[in-house]
Amino acid sequence: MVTIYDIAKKANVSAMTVSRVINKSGKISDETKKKVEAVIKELNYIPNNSARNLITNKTKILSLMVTDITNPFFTNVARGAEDKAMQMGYQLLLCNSDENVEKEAKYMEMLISTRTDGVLIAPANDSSKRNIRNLSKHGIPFVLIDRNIQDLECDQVLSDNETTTRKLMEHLISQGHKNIAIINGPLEVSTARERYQAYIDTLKIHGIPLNRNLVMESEFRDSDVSSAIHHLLELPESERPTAIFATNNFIGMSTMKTLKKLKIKVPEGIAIVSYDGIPNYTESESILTVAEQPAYNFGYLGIQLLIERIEGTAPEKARKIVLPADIHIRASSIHKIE
Amino acid sequence: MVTIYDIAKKANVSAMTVSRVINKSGKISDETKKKVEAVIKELNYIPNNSARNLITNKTKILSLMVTDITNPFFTNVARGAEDKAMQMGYQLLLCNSDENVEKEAKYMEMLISTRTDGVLIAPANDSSKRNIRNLSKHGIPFVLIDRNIQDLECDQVLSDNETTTRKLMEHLISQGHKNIAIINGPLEVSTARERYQAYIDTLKIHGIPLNRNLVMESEFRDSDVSSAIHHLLELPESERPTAIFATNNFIGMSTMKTLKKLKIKVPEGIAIVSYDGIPNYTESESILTVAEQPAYNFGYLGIQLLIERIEGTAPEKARKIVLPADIHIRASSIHKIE
DNA sequence: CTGTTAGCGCATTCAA
DNA sequence: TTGAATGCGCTAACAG
Repeated sequence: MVTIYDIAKKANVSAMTVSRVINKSGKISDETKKKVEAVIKELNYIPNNSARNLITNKTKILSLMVTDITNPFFTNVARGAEDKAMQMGYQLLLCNSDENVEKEAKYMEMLISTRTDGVLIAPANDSSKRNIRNLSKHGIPFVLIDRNIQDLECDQVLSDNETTTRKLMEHLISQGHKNIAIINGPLEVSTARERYQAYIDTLKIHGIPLNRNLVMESEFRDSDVSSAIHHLLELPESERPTAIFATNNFIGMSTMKTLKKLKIKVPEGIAIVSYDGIPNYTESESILTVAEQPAYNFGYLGIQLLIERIEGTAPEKARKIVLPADIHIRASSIHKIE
Repeated sequence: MVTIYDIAKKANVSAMTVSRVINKSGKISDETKKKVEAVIKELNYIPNNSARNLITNKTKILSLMVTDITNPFFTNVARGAEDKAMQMGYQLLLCNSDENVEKEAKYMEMLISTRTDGVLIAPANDSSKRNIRNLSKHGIPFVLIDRNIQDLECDQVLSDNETTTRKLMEHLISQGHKNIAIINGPLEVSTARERYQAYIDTLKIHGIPLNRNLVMESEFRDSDVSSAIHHLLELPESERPTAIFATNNFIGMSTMKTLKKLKIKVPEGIAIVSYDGIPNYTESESILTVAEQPAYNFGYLGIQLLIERIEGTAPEKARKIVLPADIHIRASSIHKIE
């Protein structure tokens, strides 16, 4: 392995001078600088970050913890995160928690061991708090995206769940729906709680009584909503939902699939609105009404806040960015009923 | 920061003993082992990998270089890679080259600096060879996925482009198509070359003369195929394509969009078959006939080969895994013509 | 502007 | 079974 000493010897300078040239620190004469740079190129020298980290306590490695990169929402988060990280000279480690706090904990240990400079986290659920505290205990900054955690004061990039949910619900209500079911993720996830609360609030505002039979809980990942839907369909005629509000993309997709299997027409039989976009690859295909969140910006801005925190350019007070979603009304919900 | 010396002092042993407990190396009495482990837990000690790397020359960090993580194909590659890496105790760095050799080169430098243990690469194109040689020069093992590089002997996980292309083409031919256009990626990418060659060969086998006017080149990313399609539509009636073979997902999607904009019916006006699946999220939506590659396995197996190479359990000879694709015949190509 | 010394946290080597 | 000395490659602090 080529080291700064090899460079130093060949260039007839000290190792320190080589170090200074590499880091552009201190004053170096143009002459020696050029000489050193020539040797570096000649020997194809690339600094060893491990050695550097040991002294500087900086790895220039950031980490992204998502629940599942194959969720298109998180795919775009990752892309935004990576772009900003690269732009700022950082690399990005990818972690999938699978909504599992234990797996998340294991990752956190590895990240701490790696001495990552900071972590952008979409926490599995409220119990992730312990894992995050562990990070903090080791002096590693973090920023939350998508999901917040109760009683945890920190930088966050979140979605405006209240407004967005209200818009989706009011769209359904404007179509004449009164029996609107919600198929939600687990309530220990903040986004599930907020969307549920906004669901309740919107019904109330519009004088529609809340029917607990229409409130279903599923998973945000590996969601199989068929039992929930069977349950809904077995309700007496007067309670049976004419519309379903799915609180994330996987739930929305699973709902579409299940209704198709049951040969229930969308939107005539049951209308659907869903949170999150699924990529509208070919335009001709999408029929699902969705609230599309600016996923790329979650990652991009999240990394920006994180780097500001790491490099000490952030204000001491925690910052909270709340982003709006784009509502795309499509065929799955366009059908007026009495 | 807590170090092994802090642990050693508190446990009344030497630092070396602590190191041995952590690494499960050498013989340690049960008693001291328990004592040390208790102190480690108490002080919440986590080893510093930078220090460890400096000695062992192992980072337990693997890297994945793809052209764009938002391409669903690579999203699944990443997921497979991450799963296998995690299972084997490695972390995964994510890099997007954007099909750009210079950006790829910059990443390579960072990866070398980080002393990644190995890299799983979908190279931008044949010119990536220089970047890969740079890796090798620094003793970093690598495995190619999806795309190979001419005259580069190394472990690879590739797709059976010949068989798959032939199946797609013969499906079109069986529907009566003779004027079949191909919209391809740049020929400096191996997959583009192989799919083109198989396109030519299949035509030949079936006695259909190759018409150069039906051969279009676009991009695998940011593909705007509208000019290509306009060109195809301006051909005289006798040459005008009745079917299009798109050689990757982005090209396939762009083709669908463009035809829709031009109000050309698929498959009646023009039939389409495409390489790569686009995730069939809601089942009801997909109409595109595709050859779906086992993306997850590209990542999973690629990392497996890579780790075997790193840990010295691989045979010296380069290995080449060729995976088949699943053909999904859908509406976009089901329409017999004269 | 340049060099010397020291030490980051840990594992390898050798000795006990 | 345990410990002491040494050095991985680099930079911070100081000296010149």
